[in-house]
Amino acid sequence: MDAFHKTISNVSVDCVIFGFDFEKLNVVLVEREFDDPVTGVILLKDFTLAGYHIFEDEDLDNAAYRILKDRTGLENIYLEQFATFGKVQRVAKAKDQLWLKLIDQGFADRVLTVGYFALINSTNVNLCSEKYKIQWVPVEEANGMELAFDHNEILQKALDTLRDKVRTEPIAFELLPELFTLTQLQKLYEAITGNPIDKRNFRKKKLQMPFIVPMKEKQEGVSHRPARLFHFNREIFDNTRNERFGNLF
Amino acid sequence: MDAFHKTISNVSVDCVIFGFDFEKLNVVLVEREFDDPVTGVILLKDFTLAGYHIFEDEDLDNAAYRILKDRTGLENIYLEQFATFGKVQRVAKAKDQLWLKLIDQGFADRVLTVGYFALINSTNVNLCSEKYKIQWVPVEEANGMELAFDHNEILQKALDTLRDKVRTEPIAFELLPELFTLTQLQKLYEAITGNPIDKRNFRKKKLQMPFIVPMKEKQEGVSHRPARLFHFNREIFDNTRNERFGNLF
DNA sequence: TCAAAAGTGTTCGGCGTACACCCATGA
DNA sequence: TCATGGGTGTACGCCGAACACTTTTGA
Repeated sequence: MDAFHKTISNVSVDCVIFGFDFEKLNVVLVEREFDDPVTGVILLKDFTLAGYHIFEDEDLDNAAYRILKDRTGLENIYLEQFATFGKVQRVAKAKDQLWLKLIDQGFADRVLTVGYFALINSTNVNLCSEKYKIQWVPVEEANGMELAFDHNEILQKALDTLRDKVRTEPIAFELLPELFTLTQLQKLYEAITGNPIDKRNFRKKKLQMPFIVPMKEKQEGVSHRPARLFHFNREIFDNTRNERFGNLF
Repeated sequence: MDAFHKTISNVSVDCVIFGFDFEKLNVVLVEREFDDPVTGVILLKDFTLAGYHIFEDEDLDNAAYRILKDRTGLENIYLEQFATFGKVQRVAKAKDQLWLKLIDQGFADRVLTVGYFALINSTNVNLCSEKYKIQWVPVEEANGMELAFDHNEILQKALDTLRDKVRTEPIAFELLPELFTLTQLQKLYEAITGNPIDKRNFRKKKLQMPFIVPMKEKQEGVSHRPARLFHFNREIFDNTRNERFGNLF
């Protein structure tokens, strides 16, 4: 992967990269395919999360940032560790063993992986990579696929963590552009939690929050009444943290 | 440590073992001491969390259970992974390097550790161990000590996680005996959160919770009016989970 | 003028909070 | 009889929940 760094063979990082397209929550999956070099027959084809082994001289968090940048080209995005997966048999399925043998990169038979989730404020990111076939997949759909290794379990845990955390920490804004409408924010909370929210109550509550700042700008290019745009002011949020209790939505 | 298992040199588990003595929250610390074999001078003396390297043929969670049992003799106690610590320099302090050299067990220079916290329902556990000098230390006190490696950071993170989790999950009961008084439960919540709670409101709310079941028994051996004892019924808790919102206290 | 989403207020019930005194027991 | 913690009720304010119609814009 990188000629100047030695990888650690038994520890990896997997990033669950979430994005929101104003409709539903999506996750980045990487295609894993191996064809028979002679016959061209597909020996293996499925999907994995964005992961790789860590380097000997790199902090764990930095490994996650590196992988994220390597796959999406993005830097400075929200990233948080949520769990570590260490069952002895977690890479022991037949197809996973086959894969490890095929790529032949000297990884250990037993690998622990540390899960991180990332929140990206656009699904318009250019996911083309020379090395990887990457795509956005609706989370619901990804849950129905049989992913590589224990990546279904990792995805589920990431989702659970996101759902929990979004109640008390202002991380939802990481999934939206700088300026957003209240309806977009509402749709986002609905997509994450899976529950509908009453529009009037939602707006009433948001408008009372001093860190959700109304802008002069309005939506453009829509074929209906354009909505007012809002901005999340982190400074105000941090300064009023102690006055707040309860949920953020 | 165990002649029949090979350890993994670059991955360990550290357990933050919490206990409650009806007054304050305590944590198990293990003394780390090394004297000069010739002069008897103390070269190093401080404290660590309960940790050890994982075995090659053991699931990560099982490593935590093993360490817990090895140090306290207890099984079937509440244990939960909360974070993984993977900075390159996390074992690089001079005294830690000295220690690693002195014990000479072939551990790697760079070790990742997975943090677990355990909740024990009594501080009367026999902490005597042939191998280790172990003791309960008030959490507040432990925070003021300079622990080994990055164990202060690990302890802090464990505390933060406990404080968070105790609001929504019924884990507080893991720190109390089978039968407990409401005052004990209140003191526990106060010890964990650091905030005082109004007695009447607390009781009113608890008595409404169907899974906090009043028993016939009363406290014995106290020199004042004996309190009624209660019991946490997990089955009722699980069955009514969906009807509940808000905090557990 | 139509379609599509934006935007807006009131009522009600329940929950959290504040607060002070009598009770039961063992010493 | 005294000391110690056990045990109890009310009033008020706020917040969350339910609920339907008008407005603005582009097509």
